[in-house]
Amino acid sequence: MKKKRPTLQTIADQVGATKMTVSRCLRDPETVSEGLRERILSVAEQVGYIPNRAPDLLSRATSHSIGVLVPSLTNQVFADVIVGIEKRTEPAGYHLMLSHYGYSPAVEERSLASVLSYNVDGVILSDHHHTPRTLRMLETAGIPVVEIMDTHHKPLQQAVGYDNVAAAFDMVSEMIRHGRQQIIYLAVRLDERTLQREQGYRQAMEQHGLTPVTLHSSQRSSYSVGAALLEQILNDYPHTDGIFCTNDDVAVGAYFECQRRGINVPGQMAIAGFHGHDVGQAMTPKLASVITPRQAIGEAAAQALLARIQGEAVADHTVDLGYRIETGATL
Amino acid sequence: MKKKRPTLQTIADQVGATKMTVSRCLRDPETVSEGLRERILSVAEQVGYIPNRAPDLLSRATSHSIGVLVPSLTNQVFADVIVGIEKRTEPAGYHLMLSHYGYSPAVEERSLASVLSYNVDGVILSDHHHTPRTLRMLETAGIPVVEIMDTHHKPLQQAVGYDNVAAAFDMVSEMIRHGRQQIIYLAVRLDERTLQREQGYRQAMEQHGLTPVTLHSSQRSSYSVGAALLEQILNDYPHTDGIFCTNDDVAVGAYFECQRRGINVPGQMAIAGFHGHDVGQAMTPKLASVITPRQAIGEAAAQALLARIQGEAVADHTVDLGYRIETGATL
DNA sequence: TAAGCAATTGTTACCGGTAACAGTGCGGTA
DNA sequence: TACCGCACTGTTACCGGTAACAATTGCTTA
Repeated sequence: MKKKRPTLQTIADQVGATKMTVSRCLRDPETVSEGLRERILSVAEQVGYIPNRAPDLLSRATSHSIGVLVPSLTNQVFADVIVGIEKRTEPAGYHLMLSHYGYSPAVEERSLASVLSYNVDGVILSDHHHTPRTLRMLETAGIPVVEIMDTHHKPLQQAVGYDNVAAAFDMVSEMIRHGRQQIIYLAVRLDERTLQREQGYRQAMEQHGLTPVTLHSSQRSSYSVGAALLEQILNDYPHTDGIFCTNDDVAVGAYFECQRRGINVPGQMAIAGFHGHDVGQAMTPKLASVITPRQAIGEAAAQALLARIQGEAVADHTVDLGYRIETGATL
Repeated sequence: MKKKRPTLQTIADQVGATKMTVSRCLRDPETVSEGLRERILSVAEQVGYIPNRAPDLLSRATSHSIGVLVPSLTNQVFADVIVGIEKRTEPAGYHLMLSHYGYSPAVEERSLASVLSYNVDGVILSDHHHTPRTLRMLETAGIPVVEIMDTHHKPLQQAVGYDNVAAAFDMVSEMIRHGRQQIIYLAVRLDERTLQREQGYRQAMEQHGLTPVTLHSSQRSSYSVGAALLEQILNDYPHTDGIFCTNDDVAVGAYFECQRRGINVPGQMAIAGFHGHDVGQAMTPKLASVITPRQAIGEAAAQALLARIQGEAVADHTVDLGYRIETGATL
């Protein structure tokens, strides 16, 4: 009924050779006599032969693919990281198996199992908190692992990122230097990075004898959450003169709300975000933000992973790519 | 040296059974006697057995994975589509093999070959223009294909999306209804959808006896491109009273530039975007935009693909999920 | 002229699950 | 007692490419 997808044997039958010869011809044409080579290549073209990685995957347990687990694909931060990863893997002939786990370690575990079942040659992880089973799977899989985004923990094998605690500390210190006293931290979704930034925020505040206050929203980050949190601040903490937001979405949302209410930024209210996304950097006033090297992180992580897949010894266990404080015009 | 990842045989050896029995036990524990079952499951747990899809992939040429080709991962439109796709595939136990091709048919061809080499069970494509080799590969692969985003072309097998021409026509008509006469279309990167929207724009303009003008930027879409194009308009077409942007990034960027220059929106300049992204909908004034059902498209596409993978006959060849005109406060 | 060698092609086995089929052992029934 | 059937477990073969080795051919060289 439905005709099968052509294999090497299909081609071999048509040219009167064995699949071994065809295999050789497609991989290294020089090793096959000219006449045969031409016939093989033309038949291959004609039947529309598509390479098949399955046997490779089975016999050598190598897939030429790497697994990438990110908490969210709609989060622009990770979209940028992925672009960076691909920039390195694509030229090397490696394919990405992407999975996202919605910030949940349990889902991460499932995603990892799924990715490993395809015999990926290496894995890039985006969080540092893993379930015991996740750790066990990584161990038995025996493949290189690189963790990204955070350099504050001891990595499983290797980490590439920046220091969230230090970045938050620096940004809040900068706000204080600009004369702000009542700075509130706006947190959404309690993932690791949000908590680390809070830690940096607290350190900076306490160092200057100021009282840290954190406002949470359990919702996922969005402009409207930023607006809602700002409203809450105006009601509950009317003396606030600055907000440090866990990301730019919240910061921009809060800024929009200030605009609507005629609150002068930065005159009455300083606003700082995190990651330096396009919106914040394109609007006027330009948003103060911590500029993180997302794409560079992806590139460095992929490069390190590929090196280890290819058996190179790797010296540095943690690569810190730093960050930059953009003071913009909202401090 | 490096110990191998455990297989069914590893477990079988330890409990004194054959791998066949272990295989059965893991898939359907009821079919194995209680004592053996307990031992197998405990050993499997202890050695950290990870399922291996490679043999399946080889012997049944099925991978329980589907290929998804999108032009860009950083484009929020496709991020949303992917979320929709996964909403359906994840519960069905299918894994996504994502690839992006940067709006280039040649890269799409390479990406497709790569994805097909992993024996994906179906493919979701995001564009309608394919290279001849791409078409051939799809044919010889013999797997279900669903094309998304556009319903204006005849699909290879099946399409899910909305009508870009009609959407653009409706939005521009709405702008004209609001009294705009000198409306310019702002296009970036000449992909299919940009061109289709231009077509709808032209139709609306011509129907009202107005002269269509398109401004291109070859750069990839961004806020700053929107700002730059607005500047160009002010210089070259000073009587312009409205702009229809091929997406919200450009529209918001243009809005920011208006703000900077003290141009009243919509008083002096009406602005409309496309896709209804968060920024535009969160800011004040709310951006006029065509709200497209991205996530629903992903879901419907995945559902249709899975149905066909599972051998169901599919009646409708094109599913149009429509769009909504949000007039916002910038017309 | 026979050994020797390079160039080319063929043969076999393997990777790890599982379908299909083949035992094996036990209890129940005629 | 003999036969049947059920519950459980084992055996074999297969998927498609390729490493490792074997075989064949034709030509050169001592």
